[in-house]
Amino acid sequence: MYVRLYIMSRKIMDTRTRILESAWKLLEAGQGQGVRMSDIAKAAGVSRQAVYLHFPNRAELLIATTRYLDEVNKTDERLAQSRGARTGEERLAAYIEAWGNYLPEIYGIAKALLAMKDTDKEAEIAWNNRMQAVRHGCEAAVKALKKDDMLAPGLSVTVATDILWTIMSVRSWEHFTMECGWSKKKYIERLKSMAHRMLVKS
Amino acid sequence: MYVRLYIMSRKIMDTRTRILESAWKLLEAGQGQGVRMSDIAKAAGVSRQAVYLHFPNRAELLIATTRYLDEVNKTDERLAQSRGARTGEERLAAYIEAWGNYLPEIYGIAKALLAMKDTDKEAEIAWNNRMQAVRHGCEAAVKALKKDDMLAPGLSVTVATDILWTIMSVRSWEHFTMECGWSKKKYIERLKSMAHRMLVKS
DNA sequence: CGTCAACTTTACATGATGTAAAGAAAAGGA
DNA sequence: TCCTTTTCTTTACATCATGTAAAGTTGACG
Repeated sequence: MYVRLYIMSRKIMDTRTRILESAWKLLEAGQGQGVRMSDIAKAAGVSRQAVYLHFPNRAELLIATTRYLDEVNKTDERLAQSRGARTGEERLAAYIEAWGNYLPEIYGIAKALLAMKDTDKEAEIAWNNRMQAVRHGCEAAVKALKKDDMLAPGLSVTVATDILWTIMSVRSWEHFTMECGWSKKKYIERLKSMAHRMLVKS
Repeated sequence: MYVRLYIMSRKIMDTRTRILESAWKLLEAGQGQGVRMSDIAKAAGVSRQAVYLHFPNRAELLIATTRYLDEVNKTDERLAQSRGARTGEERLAAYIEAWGNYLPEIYGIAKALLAMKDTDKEAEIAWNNRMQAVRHGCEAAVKALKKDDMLAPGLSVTVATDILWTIMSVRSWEHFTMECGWSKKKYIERLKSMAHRMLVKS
């Protein structure tokens, strides 16, 4: 019985994973645009209906894909590294650096979720959850600054977090890189500088 | 013949305007979400098909609505007032002020166009045109700063414009007001302060 | 050999956009 | 008054993606 269950779940995982992997790659390639359920199915080598055996709808497939990406990318670890910094300023810089390197990898799926957010309740909730996590990261960096007494005067922790959170948002990244043409390197460098000028006592 | 043409175009304008007005109000009320062609038609008191007699498709109706809004709101005038400022810093502040008061009025239609942008070429082009106009406004403000020799060292006009343009973008406004809960007044006040800290020599 | 789960295949419902075409109604011109 | 043209209505239909439903196939396991 145990053996059978094991093999069963291995098999389920296999197809399921293939679907998730296909979704990921297609979303990455298409920058989150124009990826249909049938495309994902075809790429995974299964019928369109088989996808619905594993995921109830498109929104949940996208959400599951983000979770899968988090696992594979070890997102938490990468973003948590900044916690090791000594000073608040170092921590802020490390967080921006990690985020700047991470964001391009998840942009495809992020954009697809963002588009669903407007029409799908589930997608909105899932997206908000992820963004709240980012906000917490921003808040931690701001609090580290404050602890060093390096937070710019006239800024509350909340407002400073709001600002950092917004300039680090996916939409702002999209604007800086796609509309303004900033490279990943420039993005990281300039965001650090912007955050420093805005948030750190001079 | 002239008279007839005149009366004709007056009549066309009437229904046409009613459609544009309805589109505007619905988009404003629905914050750009879930507004269908049939909703607009119903609100304008015409059949859905009649809308297609005046606008070839949804994208063009949305675009025409923005143009209509610009006319009614006298957008250019309002945004151009900042040109009267004496110093670069005043000009920057005036531009942000005008923008901060203007954006909430066009957010509904802006969001609808933004959503179409991902799938519709026409919508993308129309949107990009409008945003390039905003960019020019930002660039003018930055150049005014530079003329006063008040542009922060290490910042080129281009990069400074990129930054201002991004923090003033519709997406950033959306984030500050909807996600962070900033009021219009706070938004204007804080954006001025952010722009000042980032762009102006200290 | 039979069972069960995973998967395929086919068919269909939905909901929005957009096309097509025939007919009604109103308004102007002669 | 009558004719013509424009505007709008009505009805019908094509399309496209999502999602539901159900019957049939396949392969592993006991």
